[in-house]
Amino acid sequence: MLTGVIDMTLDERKKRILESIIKDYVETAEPVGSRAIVKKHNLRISAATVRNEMADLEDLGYLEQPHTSAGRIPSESGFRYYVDCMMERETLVDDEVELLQKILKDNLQDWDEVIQSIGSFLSQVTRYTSFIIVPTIKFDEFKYIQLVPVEKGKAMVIVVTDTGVLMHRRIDVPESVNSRDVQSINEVFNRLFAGKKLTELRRTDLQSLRDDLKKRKKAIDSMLEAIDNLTENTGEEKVVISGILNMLNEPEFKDLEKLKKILTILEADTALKNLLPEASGEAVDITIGRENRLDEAKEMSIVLAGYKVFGEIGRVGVIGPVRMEYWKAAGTVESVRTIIDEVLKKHYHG
Amino acid sequence: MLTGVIDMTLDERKKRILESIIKDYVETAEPVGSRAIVKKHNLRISAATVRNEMADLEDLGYLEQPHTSAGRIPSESGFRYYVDCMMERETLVDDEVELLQKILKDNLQDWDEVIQSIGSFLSQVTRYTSFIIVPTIKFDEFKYIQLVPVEKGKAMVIVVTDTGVLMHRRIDVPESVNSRDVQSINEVFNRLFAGKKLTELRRTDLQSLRDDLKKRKKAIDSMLEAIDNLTENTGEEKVVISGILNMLNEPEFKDLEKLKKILTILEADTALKNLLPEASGEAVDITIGRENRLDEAKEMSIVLAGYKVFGEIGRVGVIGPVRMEYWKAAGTVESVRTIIDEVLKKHYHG
DNA sequence: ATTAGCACTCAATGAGGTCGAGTGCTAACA
DNA sequence: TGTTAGCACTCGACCTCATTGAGTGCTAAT
Repeated sequence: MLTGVIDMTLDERKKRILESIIKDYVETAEPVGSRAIVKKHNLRISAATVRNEMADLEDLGYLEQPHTSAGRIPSESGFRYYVDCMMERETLVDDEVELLQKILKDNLQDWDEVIQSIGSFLSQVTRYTSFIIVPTIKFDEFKYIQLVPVEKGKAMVIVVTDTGVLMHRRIDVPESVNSRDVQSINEVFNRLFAGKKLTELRRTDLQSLRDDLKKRKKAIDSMLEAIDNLTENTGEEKVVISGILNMLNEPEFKDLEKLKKILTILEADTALKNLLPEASGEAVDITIGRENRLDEAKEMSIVLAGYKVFGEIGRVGVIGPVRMEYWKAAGTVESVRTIIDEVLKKHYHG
Repeated sequence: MLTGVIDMTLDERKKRILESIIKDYVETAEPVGSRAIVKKHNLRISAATVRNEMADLEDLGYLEQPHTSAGRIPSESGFRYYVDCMMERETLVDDEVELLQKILKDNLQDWDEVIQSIGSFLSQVTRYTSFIIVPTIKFDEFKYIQLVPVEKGKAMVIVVTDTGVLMHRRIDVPESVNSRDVQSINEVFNRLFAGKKLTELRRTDLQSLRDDLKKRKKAIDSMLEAIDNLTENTGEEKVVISGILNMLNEPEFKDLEKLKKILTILEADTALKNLLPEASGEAVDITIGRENRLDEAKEMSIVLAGYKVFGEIGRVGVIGPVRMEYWKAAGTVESVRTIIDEVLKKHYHG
């Protein structure tokens, strides 16, 4: 029976025992027995005492027993309690920080590379599967627009925004359009759009533009369509996943059916985006097992943080089994987020 | 005993039996017994006769027995014989062809999208894992070079080649460089490079260029470095893989260790490129089991064909278990290759 | 050459039996 | 009152052994 009063704060000994069980279980993936604990963590009490405490912890819902004659494993509430009330994050060591910073600096010219590198770094350090959601960068202004003829009847529209994003589309142009036409089209477009807000562009009186350049109507139409297309397409967040293989090492996913569920989620960008909680500012957010929205992910845990790019919030984190090294994962994700923010601020915001 | 003479060409009845065994085995993944065959494919002979023939086929090395009291399964030589001497490719039906063509047309503006779509189409139709290797396009000529200032001290170098490839790099420029400088730099670069072969560029007398524009030396150096960088980086073929999940459905990979091996290969671009045979012109190439170079892929089969882009050869195909529907895979890969070639020719070569 | 018949083989399946880690309870102890 | 030793009990893991049945190879008849 309980002591009558339900105490949210556990006494030190219970905490110590809960922690021991969590550490052992996370390491071995096996139920933990009373004797094993006393030995390994050399607590100065007997196994019988531990058993009593364990019974209490079970009543509180922090532990559970797979079957009568097995040891205890932490319940999801157990992990939750640990994460909320006891855990200390294990941030990256200096070497790792340096390594990451170096990786980033080496790839700074190419934004895609940066993301990839961070992802694979994160998954390597944590040994879980990492994900990075790159937010839609809602650029405000066109910086630069250019039509480049590529071959007969084909051209490429290049748009650069003030946030340094480059987009392109191939379009068809009438073969009659010559290089002088192209040049004047470019001039017109740049004069018209450069520095304009996206929202303004949408209201731009396209009609007048068409009238203005009736002769090259066809080419201009294509170009406008392409630009429209480009600006629409930025609606999609990009998802980068790394270290899926790490999943296979977790004993909880030796069951092919479970594995398939997980991989299915990871393969479908939309499902994953749906699963991940919103990044709420700075904090590292931890979602444990059944706390997850998707049924298919009820046996997974997610550790995630938000980072800022050009005013938008992106998400970065890891996903793994409920039996996760939360201390390491949370610390690493936090460090990585900080470093991303720093690097971005320094190199992309001027 | 054999008939004495070793005949490479099997008689009709043996062929029929071999084929039946292959079809059944591919479908069920279970050893096939003599009775089952007679029934299912209603051959007009008795099980005992089939048994005799099967014994012969085993002596020839085309069948093997997991253990005495099991049925037979095709050996790798068996599959090889079937593929070489008997198989008829099952090409895409019209609906599928149309679907693919539609998918391609919808995504034509973006080369990356095209590749992705083809990959996922291929893996969906075959139910195996598909791969596409996009070759290095060794562009010959610079079409267009542009330096676009993005924010203070930062700019973007954009290069378009005559093959319609767009590349970019972010670079640092001294803050003193103003928009007039940028314009004149652009003019110089375009005058100098446009239409130049890559090889020529490397020999271009950069010294004179520098002298010419001493004042903007810093910016120009950065730009040259970026361009150099870009042209070097094209050394990497791109690898796109799709439908990895299909692997999980194959009973031969229910063993986690095997699965891990395969996924490891698929995750490492270099390993995969190494594994895949060179695409030899037009033909569909089939590699069965131990014919593969990598030890880790001795239980896999690969069906692959080459396609041409701008004179370079790319590779497209599927990878799956030795127990593969070669007829379907080969036919599909062939169809897809043809369609890629057509679409590329029509839309990218002018 | 083909086939029916039959003895033989061997993986798969399931039923007992043993083992041991781990528990819960009770009674003794500080 | 909290802690501990002792002990009976539980139950999954593992081993063994017998049964089953699909499938074979061989032999003798057609």
